[in-house]
Amino acid sequence: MDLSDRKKKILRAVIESYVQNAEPVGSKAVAQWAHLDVSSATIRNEMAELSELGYLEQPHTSAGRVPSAKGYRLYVNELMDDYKLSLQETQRINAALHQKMKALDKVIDEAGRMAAKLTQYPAFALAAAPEKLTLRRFDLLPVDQNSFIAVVMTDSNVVRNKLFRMEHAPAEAELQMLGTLLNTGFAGLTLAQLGPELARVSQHANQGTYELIEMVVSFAAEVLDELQKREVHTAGIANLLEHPEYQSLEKAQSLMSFLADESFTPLPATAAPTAMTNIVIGPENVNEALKDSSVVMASYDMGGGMRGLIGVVGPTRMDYAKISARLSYLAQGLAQLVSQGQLPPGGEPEKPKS
Amino acid sequence: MDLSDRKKKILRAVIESYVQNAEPVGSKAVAQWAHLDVSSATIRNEMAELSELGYLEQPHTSAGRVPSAKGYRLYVNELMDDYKLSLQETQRINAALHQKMKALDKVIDEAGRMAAKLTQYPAFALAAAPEKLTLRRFDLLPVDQNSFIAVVMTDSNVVRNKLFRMEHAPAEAELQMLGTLLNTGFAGLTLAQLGPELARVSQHANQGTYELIEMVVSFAAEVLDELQKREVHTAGIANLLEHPEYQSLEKAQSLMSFLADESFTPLPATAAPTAMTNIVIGPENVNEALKDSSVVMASYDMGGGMRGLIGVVGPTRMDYAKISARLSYLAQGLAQLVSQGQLPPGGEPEKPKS
DNA sequence: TGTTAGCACTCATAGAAAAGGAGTGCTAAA
DNA sequence: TTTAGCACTCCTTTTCTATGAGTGCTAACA
Repeated sequence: MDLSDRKKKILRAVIESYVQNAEPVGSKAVAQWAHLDVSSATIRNEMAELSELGYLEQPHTSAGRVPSAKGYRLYVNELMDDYKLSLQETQRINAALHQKMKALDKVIDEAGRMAAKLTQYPAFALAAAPEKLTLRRFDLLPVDQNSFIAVVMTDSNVVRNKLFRMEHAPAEAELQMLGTLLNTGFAGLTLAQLGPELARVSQHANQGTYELIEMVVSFAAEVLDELQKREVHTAGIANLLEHPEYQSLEKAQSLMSFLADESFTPLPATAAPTAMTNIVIGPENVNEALKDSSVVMASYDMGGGMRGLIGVVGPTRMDYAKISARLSYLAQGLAQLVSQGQLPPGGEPEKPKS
Repeated sequence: MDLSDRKKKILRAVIESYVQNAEPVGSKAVAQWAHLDVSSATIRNEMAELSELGYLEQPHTSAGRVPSAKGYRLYVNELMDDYKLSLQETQRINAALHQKMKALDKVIDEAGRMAAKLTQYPAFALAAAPEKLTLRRFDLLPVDQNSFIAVVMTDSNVVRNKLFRMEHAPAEAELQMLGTLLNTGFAGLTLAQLGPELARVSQHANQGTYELIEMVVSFAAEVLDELQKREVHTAGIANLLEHPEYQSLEKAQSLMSFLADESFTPLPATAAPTAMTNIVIGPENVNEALKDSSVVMASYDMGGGMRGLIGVVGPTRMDYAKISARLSYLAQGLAQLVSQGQLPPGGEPEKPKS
């Protein structure tokens, strides 16, 4: 059964007022907020029904009403207007993208930081690597007599490098040979295939060569491992304290330490978030620590089969329209930046403060 | 004038009890803590004198005494025993070093995280680059038809790379030539010298070549710039809430947002922290936001003229002996790891939880 | 039948008042 | 110089008492 138009208007008014003021809203306040030409008594009756239907809740008798998770869900699904980003907002996001995204290596981390800054909520960012990540290419660069650099690239276009130090580093010619060996033997392999191949190589190659190969390959394995671990980066955890629902230490602390724990996962299976943005409200969260909070996420294509995910965590009383608009715009910008190496139009980069 | 032995013992007892319990300590408590065979009344008299001399403070009449910054300073300088790390502690630190320090690029960031974890306080980490950082070497690696990678190395052994995408990337041979151009023209230059040299090159080279060179050089400039900016990494900010002095939101929030602000600097001039560890107590801090907190820092040599700095921020009531011992051990481990590429002995790496 | 005004009732919150207690400073005796 | 005794201070905790916003219900009204 569907709610009457008036009930929807009232529910919406309750939510929007509550989002703004963080205080339970009474019948009188609703009467003013939504310009329904009825008295507060009428609204009281309607609100009582909305409570019975489970869309509103009372913290205690004789307090105003507060939206329930069910109420928020209806709002998000049906009632919410699209939030139109202002020119200022888009410019701000573009400027941040311009300024920050220098090294591609740091995209994920920076993306989280930017999300936190843009929303004033704690944010997280991670990248979901495709099941079977493989190595694309090795390069060994000479540095000096006792060190060289190995550069490893995966088929998802991630590049990592490491400096190796030793008594006597191989000369340039030898490095080139080693590089060829590595590229012919190990390019195209997944993490699981590296070990066996390494064992095979150990039988042909001489001691010294094998040791070098083993060093570089285990570095490559670490890179693949790290990428597949879907490490979650968090940023702006301190933002939590700015919002009144986390002014009570217990709430704040438990959520904070949950977020600060590197091993947290925002979703049970962050598998394939297909939708542009994804909103999980309060008790809809599977994770215990998030039951009183909501999560808004947006995903973006990183090319090479990788998908990036950014999201924020906040109180259930959250301006879902605004936050998801911002996140999804940011995600779009990231997608463009990462996959095409160029930025969305519009929005001059800010001059860095000198 | 020097304090009597008994006064020192009392001061020490007050500090150590206060560090443990976070509550003002009364004369009776001191009598029990330090096994002086005198009554509480005697101690009361001594404590009154210590208050007059400025080593102790009273939150209010009829509360116990609390150490003042001056008291802590005396304790740190003279009274404090060296804290002996337990085997467990050293093993834990070594294990963390083993596990985490895969890519050298992330040393600074990881160092901060480790410091936070080991001390349970918010930590920061930064690296002080030498005044005149220069580029040592460029390498350009082909990837596919529309992209290549530039690898840049500085004379402080930092290596960074970036993937460049374009319509038609240069072929391998052309890349090699470009690399030679870059290495002969720009290796050995400081950030300031890059611009002029680029201008000179622009006159000889043809359009296409120049554009590529300009792309890579500005990436190199970004790398140098980033390194010289002495970016501060923070970690474990949420740890603050675990300590009772930050249970009042105002304190916690102001310090947290101060720490979360990327631009904060732990010292006015982090110039050359010569001592192994450095302790700055409460009001000794120049920065307003740190007036009620203490900072413990340790520095380590990163090779190539760079110096790393790790530190933690906590309440003035802090176990200075323990914290500085841990930090300095960690700093030593980092120094060895970074400059020689090998780890301190002792301490098996923990198995990662699977 | 839906809407409105009126009114008693509930209950969280704020403030004032009172009780409790830890620790001090002082005095006088050992 | 040390100690016991004691009055005094002042923070903390608890209890009590307004205050007031908001509700639910009833009865009148369109």
